Amino acid sequence: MKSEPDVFSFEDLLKAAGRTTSWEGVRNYQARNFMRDEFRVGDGVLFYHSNSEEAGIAGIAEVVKAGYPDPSALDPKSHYYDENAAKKGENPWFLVDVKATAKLRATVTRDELRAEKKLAKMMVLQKGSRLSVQPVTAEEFELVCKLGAARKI
DNA sequence: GCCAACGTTGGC
DNA sequence: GCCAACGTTGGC
Repeated sequence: MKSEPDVFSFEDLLKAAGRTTSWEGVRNYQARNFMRDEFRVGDGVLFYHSNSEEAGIAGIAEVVKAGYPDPSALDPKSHYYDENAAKKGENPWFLVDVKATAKLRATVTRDELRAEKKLAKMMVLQKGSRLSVQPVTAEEFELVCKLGAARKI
């Protein structure tokens, strides 16, 4: 899951109540489908910092609540308010709750990710890969944890 | 700041 | 339903 650290960083997640946050504001249908249909409680999450000097995997998290409607879409005060959804009275947007579960020695940068042949197919490394929520294989997840010397918290 | 890649919008 | 125009993302 991608986030711009200026907006919400892994450090912010560590500071959040229960080290948990609702992943609100995703307004892309493909990403929505993943959160609505694929996420299961207990799934591992690679927390990716995008648009940053140090782009890469900044920390490890876990799904603690599976897909449910994103309340920010219907909240006029929210930055993520969706006027169309509110007018129709139907909320098409979903989110999940994630909790920080492990720290890394340091951000595993894109260079480090690219240096691993086994990660060559990782979606986030593909050119033009803008999707903010992406599937990751168990093998990729474990390898990133290893590269970053993940420590449970 | 540039720009390629991609998603969305809207005229037709 | 096509596709040009536009907006956004995000690496570099």
